[in-house]
Amino acid sequence: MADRKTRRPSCTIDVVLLTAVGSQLAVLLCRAPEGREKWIVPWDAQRPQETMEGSATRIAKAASVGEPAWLEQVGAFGDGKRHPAESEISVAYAGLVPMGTPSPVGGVYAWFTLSDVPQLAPRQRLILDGAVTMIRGRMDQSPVAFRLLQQMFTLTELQQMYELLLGKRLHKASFRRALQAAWLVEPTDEWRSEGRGRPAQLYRYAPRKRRPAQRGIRLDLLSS
Amino acid sequence: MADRKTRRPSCTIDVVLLTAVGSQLAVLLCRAPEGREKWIVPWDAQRPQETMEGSATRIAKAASVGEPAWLEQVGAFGDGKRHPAESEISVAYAGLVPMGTPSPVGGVYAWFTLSDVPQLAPRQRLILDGAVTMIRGRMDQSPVAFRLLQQMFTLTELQQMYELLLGKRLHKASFRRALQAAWLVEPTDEWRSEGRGRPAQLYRYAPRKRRPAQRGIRLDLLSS
DNA sequence: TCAATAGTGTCTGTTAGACATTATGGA
DNA sequence: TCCATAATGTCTAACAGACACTATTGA
Repeated sequence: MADRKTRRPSCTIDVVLLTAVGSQLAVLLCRAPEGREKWIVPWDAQRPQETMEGSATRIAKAASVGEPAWLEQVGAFGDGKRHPAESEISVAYAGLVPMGTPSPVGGVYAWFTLSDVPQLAPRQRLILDGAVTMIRGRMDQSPVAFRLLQQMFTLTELQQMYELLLGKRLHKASFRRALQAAWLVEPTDEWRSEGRGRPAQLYRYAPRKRRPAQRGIRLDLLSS
Repeated sequence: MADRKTRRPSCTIDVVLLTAVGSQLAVLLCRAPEGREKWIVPWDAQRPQETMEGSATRIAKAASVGEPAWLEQVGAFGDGKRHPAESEISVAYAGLVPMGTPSPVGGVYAWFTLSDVPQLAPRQRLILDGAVTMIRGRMDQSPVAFRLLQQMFTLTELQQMYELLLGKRLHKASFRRALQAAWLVEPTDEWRSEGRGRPAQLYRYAPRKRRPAQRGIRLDLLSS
């Protein structure tokens, strides 16, 4: 947001950084130095010689949560909805940050769980909702759940992440069977003991090429 | 593309109109009056007081194929890739036109099957690929197949459309069972006789609310 | 009549979900 | 020891895919 004092940009890049906090998704917001709302989704104008994804990466890094583990464009937003930059349109990106990443210091940035998000400019509210919808919808095409976890994780943590994203409980044995069939993870020889109970083996994300065989067409999900 | 003579726009709206021709997808291109490529994806600058989707609808109508039966944003494209308008970015939309819609006359617009698409400006090539990928990926969330068919269709036509979009053969009995379970279509009392063979009953798209029950998580599709 | 296509019934191998059981640590 | 959690084996109902069959038209 370094260009806020320069002329009004025609297009901004807005970055919705998401992580998991407890059993909820959380978004990184930035304290607004001016304007009607107190918090904003981080944004900036695109710089010369910079790709849009490059801008998004830079904005994410400036939020001092490091480079996001995953980044993808959500789309273009505008249509007269108000934005902190008063730009005509905004190109929104969604980024994932592994849970447990140290919170940014200084109080300029802060994580808000989705149920606690303060009022935002209308366009940024749409952008946030669009980013969350996209993340939830991309789960079965991209390793979204894995990008929200640390590099090593227990299968219970992975299942809880899927439950968080899907918004429903999953069956443990079925989940693990599906995981085995999909060749997505490999066990490490480390274990983690969490309070009482048997320690859990740690796994890492290691997708393998598979036969493209799969059963069925799923028309179920279609009626929306 | 009425604004081509005005100042270079910072942002264009590009519209990828798709239909089915035989057993292939086809895209509507416009003859280019100038520039390196002979054909372009229809585009124009956004007009004042117009939403982006409004612009896309207008551009589609100008291509004289009527209002598309379905329209959705693909995303923003730019990143220095060349575009007929030399604009910084383009917001791309994908639209579906029912197959059998009379071809636009005059020779300015023409349908090209995906395997016969001529050379396009690099950004427009990316836009086209992105639109096709999005359509194929949205099949199970939007009634994409139905928007490519006339309002009334036979189940064989519907199955062929799914096969076209999925790029693989489907099993007839299973397809119909899945269709019945999904409550997506309802029979009309009309029949259509096509050459020899028993006439087929015509159906229409009529989604019904269903129980949210469905089996399984499909991690299969995940390994990319 | 034959050929061609529409539409349906039945069987079978696979698998999601349920349940039970074992394994292994902490209190 | 008891309890809590991890991990796995077994059973069953549901379903995808295969096959066969009937139905109905045109040639």
